[in-house]
Amino acid sequence: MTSTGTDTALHADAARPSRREQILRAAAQLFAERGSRSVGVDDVGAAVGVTGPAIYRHFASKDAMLAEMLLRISERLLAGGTERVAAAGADPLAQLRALIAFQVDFALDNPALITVHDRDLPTLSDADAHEVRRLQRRYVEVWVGVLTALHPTAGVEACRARAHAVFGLVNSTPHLDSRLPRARTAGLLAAMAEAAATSSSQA
Amino acid sequence: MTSTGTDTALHADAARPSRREQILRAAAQLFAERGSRSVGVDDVGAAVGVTGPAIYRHFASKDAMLAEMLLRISERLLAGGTERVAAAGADPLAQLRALIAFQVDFALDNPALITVHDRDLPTLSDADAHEVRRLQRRYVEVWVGVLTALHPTAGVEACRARAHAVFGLVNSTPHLDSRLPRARTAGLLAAMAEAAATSSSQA
DNA sequence: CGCAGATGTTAACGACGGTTCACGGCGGGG
DNA sequence: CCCCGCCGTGAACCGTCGTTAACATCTGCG
Repeated sequence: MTSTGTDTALHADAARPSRREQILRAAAQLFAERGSRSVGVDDVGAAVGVTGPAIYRHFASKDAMLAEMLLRISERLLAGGTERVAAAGADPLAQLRALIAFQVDFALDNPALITVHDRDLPTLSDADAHEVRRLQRRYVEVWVGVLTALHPTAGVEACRARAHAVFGLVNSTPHLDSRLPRARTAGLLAAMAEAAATSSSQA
Repeated sequence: MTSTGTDTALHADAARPSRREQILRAAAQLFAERGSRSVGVDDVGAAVGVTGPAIYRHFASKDAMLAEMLLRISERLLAGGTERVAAAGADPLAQLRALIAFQVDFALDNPALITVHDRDLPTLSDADAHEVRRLQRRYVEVWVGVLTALHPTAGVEACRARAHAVFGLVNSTPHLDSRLPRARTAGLLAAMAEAAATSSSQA
């Protein structure tokens, strides 16, 4: 919520909130709708009112744009998740609820980022893809830690699968026609996620 | 399970199981790994041991390949779902379990198809995309019908959201490192999906 | 035997799109 | 005032890739 919350990245220009951020936002929207490979540089430019090549005043390449986008998402998730768990005290169920609330909020606020996050990862360079996966893995492990506490008899692998399944559930937000009020959707997703995460280990 | 189960489609050549199917299978795998736009015709050809242009002896275009792939998936899901519900009798909970078992089996057997199914829909032609969405919608409505019976007080919109969330949960299979035995994963996903689908309506 | 059709191959075409280049306006500090 | 870094433009370059064309090969059948 603080003004420093926005500049997650390794880029020192906190004093350029405007054009660069504008481009990233517009690109995220377009990438989510049609896939990064189907969106031209000209399209992104047009979405912010400039021509295609103008993009290169702000980003080294189209790939660099995507890379920064995905890295930011992964960093925000990891940081937010870690923070929420720490703030939730020692009760595993409270920690789980905090994680779920966080992920639900993020997914409802940024459906486009959710979509791009797991659709366009393969198009990244090997180095960038590796870094994004590293961050994702660490975020997953935060969940696995909490889930392991809740399911002491279950193996780590089962908890990891559970975590991915809950992600899939919550990250279904891009598929929802948002005709019902946000609060209702949030409540529904949170309830379903908690039920899924705490369901008994055997069918 | 029967031999007729494979030819879901409107194509009369049931007598050509080999090369054409081979290409579709290989393409699905490649598309899932790297996205259809990032996969060249030459790549698909190489995957089945021929050169790129040879593809055009079997498909009118690369887009037609993708279209047929997505249409088949949607048709299989709709047909299978409808059939399972009909076979499950009148009990809504039994119907739900049948649907979940079906979706879990499909998602575990065809993770690549699951990935392509919701990632490459935007790259289809408008006409094909429309048809695929129409089939998807009908499949969703099968679920919505069952869920509405289970949650009589909840609105249709809420049930639709619930359906999408369950899809997201079950369709997380592409993200699972399959280190644990398939039966365990299937049981886990089914249990989570049922818990999520039947969770109380309010948080 | 030799035509026909199905299946492949290599070479070439043509379009699309990311990137670069050369240039122009705009604003602030010496 | 004038110079310079920032930001933008239009034109051109060039690699990639879907697609087509022209030319073999093999099989089966009359």
